[in-house]
Amino acid sequence: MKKKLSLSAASPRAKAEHGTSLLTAFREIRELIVHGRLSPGTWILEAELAERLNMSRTPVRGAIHWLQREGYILEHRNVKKSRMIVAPLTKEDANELYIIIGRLEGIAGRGVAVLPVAERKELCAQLQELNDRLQVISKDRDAPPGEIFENDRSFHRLIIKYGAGARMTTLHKAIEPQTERYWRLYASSIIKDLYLSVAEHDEVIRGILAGDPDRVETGLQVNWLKGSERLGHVIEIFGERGSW
Amino acid sequence: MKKKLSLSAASPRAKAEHGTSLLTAFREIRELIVHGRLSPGTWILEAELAERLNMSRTPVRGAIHWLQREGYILEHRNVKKSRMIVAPLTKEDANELYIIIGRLEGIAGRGVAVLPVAERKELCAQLQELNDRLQVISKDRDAPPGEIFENDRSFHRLIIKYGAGARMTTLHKAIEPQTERYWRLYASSIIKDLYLSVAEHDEVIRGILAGDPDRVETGLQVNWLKGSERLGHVIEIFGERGSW
DNA sequence: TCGTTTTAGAATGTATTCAAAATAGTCGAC
DNA sequence: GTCGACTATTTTGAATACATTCTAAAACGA
Repeated sequence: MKKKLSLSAASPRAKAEHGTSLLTAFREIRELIVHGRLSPGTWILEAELAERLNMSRTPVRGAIHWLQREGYILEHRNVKKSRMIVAPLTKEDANELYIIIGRLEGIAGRGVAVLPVAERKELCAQLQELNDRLQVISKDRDAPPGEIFENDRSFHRLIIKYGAGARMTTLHKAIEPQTERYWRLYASSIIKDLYLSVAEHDEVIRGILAGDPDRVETGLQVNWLKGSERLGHVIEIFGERGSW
Repeated sequence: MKKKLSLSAASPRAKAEHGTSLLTAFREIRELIVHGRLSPGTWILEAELAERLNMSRTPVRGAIHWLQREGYILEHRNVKKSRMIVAPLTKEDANELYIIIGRLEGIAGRGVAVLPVAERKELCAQLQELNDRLQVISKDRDAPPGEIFENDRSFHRLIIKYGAGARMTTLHKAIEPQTERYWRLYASSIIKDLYLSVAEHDEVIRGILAGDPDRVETGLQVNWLKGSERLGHVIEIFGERGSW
């Protein structure tokens, strides 16, 4: 069915630079998953991906384990062998994911709330600018979904950058990107609720300016919780993807 | 310096069972790190570990990446190559770690607080039993530290088991074990404050029985926060390990 | 025709080999 | 004597080769 010989004959193996294959594989495969090119629930074949990415199984294998640890891939393990599948997208998982991120960012939120006033003002200026942009976009029916997502993401990443320590930053970088899968699948429907998120962001900014850790933490938790609820409605309507 | 030939000559390579090397490597190396056999800050050499564990570099390599993702190993990366070092133990890191776990367990705490009464009672009976045992141990000067740690751990893991979803459970399993490094290093000094933790656990149990999510979440957060503070004092006194 | 057993193929796990890059050490020039 | 460049060794990254196990299909028997 699949011509085995094509590999040695057709692909000269471009050899990117050396030392970049693992990272490349990780990014590429994650991209495939996020964009739905690898459907939720799909079985993952190392050899197939290796051929697709034009590299050997070794870095692909590493990337798969990495993606597994970050939640993009699940392990269906028998006694010794393990089959990997693309993690399904479910309402429960989305809810859990959003709650977790809300709590984590809440911690960073406490961090920024106790920064010196000067830094807080500087940060809030940037946050405000991002949120203003979101406000504008929210009134534009034809706004590109990608820009909205990146904008919202920047808002939250700024808070991490200013308020989180090394460990939190690492953890956040591992978990937060997973929201993109849900976002992309249900993007069009989420947009119309965008103004709600803008208001929640405003509350966070005010909390930071007031230097109130509890208010900031709560504000961020609420933002993600409400987001989870909005997303949940959409998933219920459209049905879950990845239970196939 | 290091005899290269010894590998093929001396080690018959026991070959555990096949398909178990990666997991074995992960566990063994983590054990080495947790028990301080690999000191914080030490450079990690794949070949050395492979020889030590009597396997090839391949599973060792996988295990190292895994441990890196879980925070036991850090990457000291130049442009392209990456040197791995055992993660140092610092006051700041401990604080961050404990706060994070507190927030995560808090979520699970909300979960158990809304379980049906029957399950809550069943759970609380088990929790109470564990905490009673801790209470007894806390009055025993010569109590084995290992038992205390395992007992405390069981308490928290029970809450996760009953109140957390799949994603939370995975995340908790990845993060919580890292507390053991701090615990082991400063165990003797922490024990004398154990009665405080027992009281905090009691508050959690009462919150669960009352079916009050906020109370349970706060209780767990406080337990970890106070633990972080207690640990911080000890670290300050003894000095940080791993800045060598 | 259905069930069981055996065998062939496919996919994962591990070892080994090969390549590239960084670091350390040495030699030479100023 | 010191600084810099070049070389050699060490170590990581990737590819390929090999072993094992799981799956599934086919054949044989009831």
